[in-house]
Amino acid sequence: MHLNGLRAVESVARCGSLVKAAEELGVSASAVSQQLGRTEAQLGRAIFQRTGAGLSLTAFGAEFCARLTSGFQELGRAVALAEEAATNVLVVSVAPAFASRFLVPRLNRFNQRHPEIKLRIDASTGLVDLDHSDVDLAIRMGDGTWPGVRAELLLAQEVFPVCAPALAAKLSEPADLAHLPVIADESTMISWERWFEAAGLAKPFPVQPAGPSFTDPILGIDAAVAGQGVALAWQLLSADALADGRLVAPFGITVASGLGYYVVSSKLERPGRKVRDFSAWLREEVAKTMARFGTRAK
Amino acid sequence: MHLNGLRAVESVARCGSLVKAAEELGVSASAVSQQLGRTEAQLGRAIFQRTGAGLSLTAFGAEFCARLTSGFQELGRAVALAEEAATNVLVVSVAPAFASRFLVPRLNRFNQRHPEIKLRIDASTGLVDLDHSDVDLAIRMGDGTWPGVRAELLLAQEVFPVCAPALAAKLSEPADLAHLPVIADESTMISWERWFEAAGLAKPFPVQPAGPSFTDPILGIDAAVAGQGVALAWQLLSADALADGRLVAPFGITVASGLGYYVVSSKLERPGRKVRDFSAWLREEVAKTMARFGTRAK
DNA sequence: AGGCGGAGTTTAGAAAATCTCAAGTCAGGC
DNA sequence: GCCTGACTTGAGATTTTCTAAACTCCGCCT
Repeated sequence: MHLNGLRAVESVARCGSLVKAAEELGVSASAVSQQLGRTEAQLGRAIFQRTGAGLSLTAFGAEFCARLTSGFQELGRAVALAEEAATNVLVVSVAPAFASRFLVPRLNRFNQRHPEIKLRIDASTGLVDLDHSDVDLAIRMGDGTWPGVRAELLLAQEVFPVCAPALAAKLSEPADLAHLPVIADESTMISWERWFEAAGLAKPFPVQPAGPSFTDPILGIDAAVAGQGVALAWQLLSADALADGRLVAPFGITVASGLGYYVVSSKLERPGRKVRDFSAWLREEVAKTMARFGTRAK
Repeated sequence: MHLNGLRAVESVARCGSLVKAAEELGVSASAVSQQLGRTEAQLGRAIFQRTGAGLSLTAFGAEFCARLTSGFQELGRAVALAEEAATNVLVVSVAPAFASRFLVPRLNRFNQRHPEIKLRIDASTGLVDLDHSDVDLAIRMGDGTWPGVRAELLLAQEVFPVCAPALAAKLSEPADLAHLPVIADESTMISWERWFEAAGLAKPFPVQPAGPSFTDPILGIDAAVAGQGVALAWQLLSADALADGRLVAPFGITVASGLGYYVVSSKLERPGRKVRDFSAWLREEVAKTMARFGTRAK
């Protein structure tokens, strides 16, 4: 079916005249006339009556066009939705751990500041292709050397041991870690080795007994909160637990992991206002969190 | 907006794959891919995710396409309606008088015989342009010499005086008409003159007192039924009134008017089955009516 | 490893649809 | 009777859209 022909018919029916419809469609009256003719021929039925002084709908045409109008309105709504979404919906891709432990608890403040921006959090472990998806922004951990994207450092990742307050009583110096379960995080490139080194401990530090290990950073921190051992925590993911006392950070020795949280966006297009607004807010939240966290943890 | 692009998007979303959609649309996969790209660019938002092994809808795309599907379904229904109408609806244009006095009382028999054909009676006094309207068939009175149309004689028009039974008692021979009101029909080319001539009356026959005159043949016959005078009746329009005795036709002298009822259709296209069915039925009804009428009126 | 095949994309050229402009028709109004 | 407004028609130009073929990417199979 001739969609453009149908649109021409609909427009003429609604505008009441070929000339007005041509104006609405932004083409010449001749073009519209030809569209009409073709559509009627294809349909095998007259839609308009030629009355010498203008066009008028046939009885059949009136019913037909009523449906056309309804159909095109629906399409119009779909496109309007898309356009509204393109300007007012911000899709952010983040790792589930970051979403649940940092982003989500702070979202209500973002909504208060930017009520016009509807946020969609796409929490997935995979790395989305920013150029070929509807994701506007991603927050990712890494070394910032991803190819083909714009990556801006949000926070340099530092790590440090954390544990439940009850467990902390048994720790007065780093070497005491040898007597407590140490929780390992298999999923990241950050290992205890570097922290042992920064704390001035012997190179192959004997961790006995070996604690549990997890593939998700959240689980490691949860285990620490539950008193199952000492975990190597990341600042942002453990900030809230440290703030309300569920965790404590003994020793005060932190070590840079060499990695960081990055705000990642497509290189192909300049970031829109909504992306810039979100980035700015996010940086503020990180700064606020780090300020509070600094006084408690260091 | 790119209607064809939207259709491509909708089809891909529904079919789940570019290749299947291309098949549905009857074009190459390449064409569909380009449509998708153009539409997404125009919308400024990704609708599909490129997952290496195929396309999948983004969260936004799913909502968008749901609306598209609904819109296109509405358009599809409109077109389906049109196509059904093109095959099963028969639009007949007739004069109001003929419609009310002959056609409508007999329509139930047509519906019984052809329940699949939906009849639309367009009762208008103007002559419709069969080539440029949705009228399939017209029934018109005249001399059959209309240009550019196919006109088939349905019945040669004959005229004769009619009046209410009470009035008929005062009429034993044509000359008695001089003493009764004679009803004139201004709208037709048929005048009393020819009947007076056929009845063998003097050329300028003195009609005294002059009866009422009307511009619609129905009104003349109605006036005759009401006993207001003698009208010059047409066979088909007065047939039912003669059949049930509301009118009688004194003298039995009829005269050919030189005009006739014609079934008129467009010359441009061969009449479809529905047109032929209706024509055949109409001829039968006319024949039946004339047979009955003949026994009573002549 | 390496080759194969499915799925989607890209490119360039070809084909088709659509547009514009100009001329033509037709009816109603001054 | 001529003019004007509204639509149609026709021819050529333009734009869009399509096809075909090469290309990329990824998973799968040997």
